[in-house]
This record gives sequence, structure tokens and C-alpha cells, in this order.
Amino acid sequence: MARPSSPAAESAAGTAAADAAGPDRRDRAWLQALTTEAAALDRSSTAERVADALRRRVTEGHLAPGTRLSEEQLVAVLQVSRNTLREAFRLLGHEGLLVHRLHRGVFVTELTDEDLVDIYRVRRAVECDVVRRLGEVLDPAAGPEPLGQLRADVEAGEDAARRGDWSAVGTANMHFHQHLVALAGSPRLDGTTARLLAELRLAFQGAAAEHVHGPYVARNRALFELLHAGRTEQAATELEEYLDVSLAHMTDLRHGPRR
Amino acid sequence: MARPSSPAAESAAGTAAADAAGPDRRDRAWLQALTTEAAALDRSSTAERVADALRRRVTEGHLAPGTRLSEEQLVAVLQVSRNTLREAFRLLGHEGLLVHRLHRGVFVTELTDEDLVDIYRVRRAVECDVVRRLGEVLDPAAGPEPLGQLRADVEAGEDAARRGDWSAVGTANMHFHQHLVALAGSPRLDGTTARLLAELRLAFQGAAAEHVHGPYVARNRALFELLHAGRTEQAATELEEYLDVSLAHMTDLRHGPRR
DNA sequence: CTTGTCGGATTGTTCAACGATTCCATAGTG
DNA sequence: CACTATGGAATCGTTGAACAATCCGACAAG
Repeated sequence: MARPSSPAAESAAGTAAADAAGPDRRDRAWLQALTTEAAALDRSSTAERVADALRRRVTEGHLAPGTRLSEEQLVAVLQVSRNTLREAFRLLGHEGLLVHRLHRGVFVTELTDEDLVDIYRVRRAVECDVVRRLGEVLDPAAGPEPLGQLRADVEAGEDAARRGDWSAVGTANMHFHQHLVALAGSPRLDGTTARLLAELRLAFQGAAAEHVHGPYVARNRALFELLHAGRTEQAATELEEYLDVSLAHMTDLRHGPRR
Repeated sequence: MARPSSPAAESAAGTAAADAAGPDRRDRAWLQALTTEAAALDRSSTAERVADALRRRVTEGHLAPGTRLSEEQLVAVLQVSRNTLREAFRLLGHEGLLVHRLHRGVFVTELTDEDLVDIYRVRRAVECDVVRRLGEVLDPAAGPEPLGQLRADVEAGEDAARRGDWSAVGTANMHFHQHLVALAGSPRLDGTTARLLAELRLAFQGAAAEHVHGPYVARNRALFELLHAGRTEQAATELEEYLDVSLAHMTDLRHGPRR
């Protein structure tokens, strides 16, 4: 998630090289695939690994929102220097998971109700726009079925729901929306949605995963079917209602059904 | 943009409750002014000040895209430690102005054509959505004329154009779009547009400011008038064409009118 | 002309230290 | 009893230096 670059580039390039004629075509495909992977190779950098570790702890709920992350303590545990730890803090801070108060330290972000509204405000703008403009980019050639990833996410969610694994339902749901936006092919939109969904995970903590994620496997399926049928405008309005309902649901879960 | 959280809520509320009736008006005004300035004061943090300085140099074109920023050199010039300089680098890197290549150093970002398309892709999604949903938040009360800031930006652009100060036209143009998005009252949308516009400044470098910014003072005026008349839907379509034209204009300026 | 190797230069990371700031508790005052 | 202020403890911000890892250019060999 740190690199919003689109995955699945390799498989697409592979099939493209297979049916292409001429050695030049294949060379270009290979190079294309290599360059996309090159960025992922040198991604090490201790700070990013530390950030990954902390991100997992936060998004999986091991660190409650509001808790302070002591530099001294984490330096001792993670076996890294204070500077690199601070670098990791910066990374997560710009992702919205950690908030940095001057001379006070870093804390796990506490989402206010306004934040929740704001997040869904942006999601609605981004995701609905992506869906509405899908026709401009999706129809031609229909290459390797761009919706395949979405279908996989929907089915993964349904499987997990049957198994009662509501945590897996949640991640499948996240992947569904991430991949939905990825259809636009915009690195910046990918990045913003990745940040939004990461922040949203903070709000999921402390509530029963079944109630948080359960109701949306059916809606994901419905949305996917609309997209697959090419009814983008209808899908967009469905998605708008989807997100509004989801926001209302979230605020209810926080304050109790009535306030 | 860096700190979406709003402090000052507590102190303001506290004093307001303390002396409910008395010399309340003046006290509240003083405290309000102080608290707003307080946030700006302790926002210092050497790294952020260094970042501000570098940001100015980049956005004003003193550093051409692609140039490498030597740590050693900048440490000597800016009189700060290498670690704090690197922290400033990270800040600007996350804003998209600087790109950080492992073991190679930081460089002023070079925008590709795809980047330019992507930036306008997101701008169109965000700004048009803001305009379309303006009716939901603008009409009631109409408080302190929310469009006042926009009008000021439009007039500032027109004045600067009359003076031939095309650089000022450019900043007025930026402010116009920034304040347009600000009407939505969404901190996250504000942040993303701030980043987008900062990246866009990179693309403006190296072209005559008159051709880059000149054609848009009239369009800003037209857009403002539509908004002021409450014709949001018409304003949205106008804005769509506005942005499409602007993108085409930018790519033309880069490659010459024909390719 | 391409390929392999070497050395200088720059970056990545760590460490220890000092000044600055915040927080908390205690004591003093009305 | 409530309120302010004064102190100390803890933590953060910043610095400077040091070493290891990596990149870059030049040079030599095939």
C-alpha cells in the first residue's frame, strides 16, 4: 500500500507478449515489466520496514487510537535508531494513521465524527467519479477483463462471509474499493484512496467486525454486476447510496443506534 | 493542511463559558485572534522552516526540475544539521515536489505527460464534485458571503493582468481554485488540491507566464458569475471544459503546438 | 565497442549528547 | 477550599560525527 503502483502489471504484460508477433514486441513487454518491478526492488530502506511493522499493529487494532508511541520505548523494541524511527513516524503521519504533536510525541490518530464525514465525502467524490468515467476507458478492447480483480474480491468476500471470517470480509471489502478506483489508472487517485481506507480502518476498531463489514458483501456483488453490465450511471447512483448508508452505519456504531 | 486537527476549541469554549456576560465580545475576539496565531507560531520546527524555504525556491522556479539537491551543499548553506535537512526532504517528497531515489539523493520532480494528465484527472474529479454539491452547503444562511474569497481572487487576477504581472496572475489563479475547493469545508480535499497545485507549479516552469496563466482570468470570472448565480450544474460543466482546455494547453506548451 | 574493475564521492544509518519544551506534582497565596 | 506558580522529571528537537553501503565515473582488458 506504500506504493500505489498498480499490481497485475506482470500478468498483463505476460499475456500481451505471448500473442504478440515479432521479437521487438516481446522485448518491449519484458522491459516494461522489469521497470515496473525495479521500483519495488529497492523499496527496502529500514524506515519503510519499520513503518510497515507499525502500520500492521495499528490497522490490526493492537494499538488503540489515542495511545502515545514513545520514541525511547520503540527504539529499544525495534532495534533501530531514533532517527529512522522518526522517519517511519513521518511516513505514517502523512498516511493519516499517526498524528504528530510538536514536543509532545506521536499518537495513534483518533478520528472525530467530522473526520469520518470528511473521509466519506472524499470517497464519494473519488469513487463515484471513477465509476462514472469508466466507460471512457473500459469498453475498448476489453483486454484481459479489467473487472477480473473486482470479481475476485467480491467472491473472496462472499467466501469469507460463508466461513464467518469477518476480518477477511473486511479486507476483501477494502480490496474491492481499492481495485475499483484502480480501474481509473490514476496513481494519485490510488494513493488517496489507499490513505482514506487506511484511516477508515482506525474507525473499525472496537466494533464487531460482523456488523461493520457483513452488510456489504451483497452490495459489493450488486455493484459489480451493474459494472459488468456496463450500466455505469446506475452503478454510480448505487454507489452513492452505498457510501451514505455506510457512513450512517459507522456513526451509529460509534454512538449507539440512537443518540 | 499539515494539521487538519483544530486546536483552540477548548480554550475558546472555556473562556466563553467562564465570563458568559460581561466584557465578552472583546475578550473573545482577542482570544480568537491569539489562538489562530498560536497555531501558526509553534508550527515552526526547523525542518518545516527549511521545507518552506526549499518549497519557495522550487515553486518559484529557482530550481529547475531534475536538478539534484546535494545534502552537503545545502547543509552548509542553510546552517542546519543533515538529519533535519533530510526531514525537510521527506516533507517535500510527500508533497510530490521532490523525488527521493535510494542512495542517489533527492531531485526536483520532473513531471511526465502522464503525471500531467493524472493531475488534471484528479482536479476534474475533485473540483467538479465540489461545485456540483455546492448547493447542499452554500444556500442556507449564506453567512459571511462564502463566495467573497473567490470574488477577491478573481479581481486580483484581473488587476494583475491589467498590470501585466503574469506571475501574480498565476498565484491568483491558484488561490481561486484552492478557495473554490475550500467551499466544501473538507480538510482532506483541501490537502489534496494543495498538493496538486504545488505539483502543477512544477509544470509551469520554463514557459512564458503570460501564455500559461493569461487565458484563464476571463474563465475564472465566468465561472464565478455562474456560481454566484447559483447555476451549479452549468458551472460544473463549464469547469470540466475549463480543465480539459487547460490540460491540452499545458501539453501543447511542452511539446510545441503540433507534435 | 562492450565488459569488468577500481577508487572517490555521496548517501543510509547509527550513536551520544545538549538545549528546549511539556507535563505533573507540590507548595504557596487569597 | 480554590487557584496560581514554582519546581523537577521526562520527553522531544536538533546537532555533529562516525561508519557502512551504494552509486558514479574513469580506466583497463577483452
